[in-house]
Amino acid sequence: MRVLKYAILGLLDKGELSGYDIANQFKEGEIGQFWSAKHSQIYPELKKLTDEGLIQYQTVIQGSKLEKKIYSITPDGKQELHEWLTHFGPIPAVKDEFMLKAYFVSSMSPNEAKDLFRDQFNKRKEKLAFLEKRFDELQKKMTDPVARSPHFGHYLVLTRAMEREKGYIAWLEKALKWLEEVPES
Amino acid sequence: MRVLKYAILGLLDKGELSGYDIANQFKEGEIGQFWSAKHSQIYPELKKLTDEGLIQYQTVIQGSKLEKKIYSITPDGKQELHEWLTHFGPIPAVKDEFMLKAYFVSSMSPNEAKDLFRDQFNKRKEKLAFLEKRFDELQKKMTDPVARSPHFGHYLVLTRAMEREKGYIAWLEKALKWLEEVPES
DNA sequence: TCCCACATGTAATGGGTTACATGATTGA
DNA sequence: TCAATCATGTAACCCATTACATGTGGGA
Repeated sequence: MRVLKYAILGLLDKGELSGYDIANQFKEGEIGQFWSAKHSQIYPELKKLTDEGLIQYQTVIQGSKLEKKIYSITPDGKQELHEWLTHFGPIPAVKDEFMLKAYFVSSMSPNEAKDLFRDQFNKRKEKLAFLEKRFDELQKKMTDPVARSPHFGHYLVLTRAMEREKGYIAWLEKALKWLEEVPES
Repeated sequence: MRVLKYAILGLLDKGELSGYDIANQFKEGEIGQFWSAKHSQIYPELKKLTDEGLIQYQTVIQGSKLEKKIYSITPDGKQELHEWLTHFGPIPAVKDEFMLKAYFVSSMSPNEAKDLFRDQFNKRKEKLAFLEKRFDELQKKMTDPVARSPHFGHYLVLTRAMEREKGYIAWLEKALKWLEEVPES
């Protein structure tokens, strides 16, 4: 599927970036909750996309020697991005290691299961708190008609990420309640 | 992380299975919503786990010639499974191609975005209906103290899968509402 | 001066999918 | 007899992570 290709095209369609910048977008940036890649995957991909004529770069000197490549998207790149964006794909099978453990709950003792679920609950709560802090900051920057804001994309992924965590947390609470019904506490 | 290893150990801890059976569990079975693997990955892994002494098999003749390997978990296998189950791991970064497209919403026209979101909405609704049918069947087989049922693991993953889809659907509805606020319909 | 962030690349390895390959069994 | 399912394996390839490798810039 070469999704990284489209992730890079999409980022560059928002503005010019270096490979280092792209790596940071995935690491700490807005889209990090739903896609990421290490620099060791990004640099070869940038080279490939350049060879394919979908992006281009200009070398910029930082300070006195350090060379930096600033990439931008080409018309061909925009077209391929657009084709991917408007193509309807199937719902992919998402893997979740914690749910695999949950499925094997009967291979644990009730107390072990409770500990495992409580740990997951705490971690999800923490993550939600982090996302909510981000969301507060974002809301300050946004005015009313959400979909017209230049931050609409960020708004979409942040609201989705928060609700994903909320749903997980609500389910974990229910699961813990079911587990409490069994004694051996 | 070798998660497939533990997925196989966990399945075999529930009962003896052939490689073919394991492939089917992932394809159509109860855990398919949260983990899967193709037979081309399963057979080499079974061999490896056998070499490591974590599982064993007996050959059974099906019909008159067809050989089938029935695998079971060993005490060493049970111990490794238990260590994995009770170990607290970090929340992994889950990738979601649709959310990547959502982040790039400003690279689409409002109408294209609406079409994309409506398609996702329909597909998620369909998937939820499928899961709910499964859930109805499961509930018939279950009696009250949920956590004591031999189907508790199945119950956990099904309820989680349903709520995951419900959460996605609710967010898609909101996103579509935001998109409707922009004209060009 | 020393550390951290900036900046770019390659190599080795692991996990996973698609394709290649073969054969038996069962029921319509 | 024909098709679908049962049953097991290997090979080639792709995607992704970890580790290896190097050097500059800026601020304390």
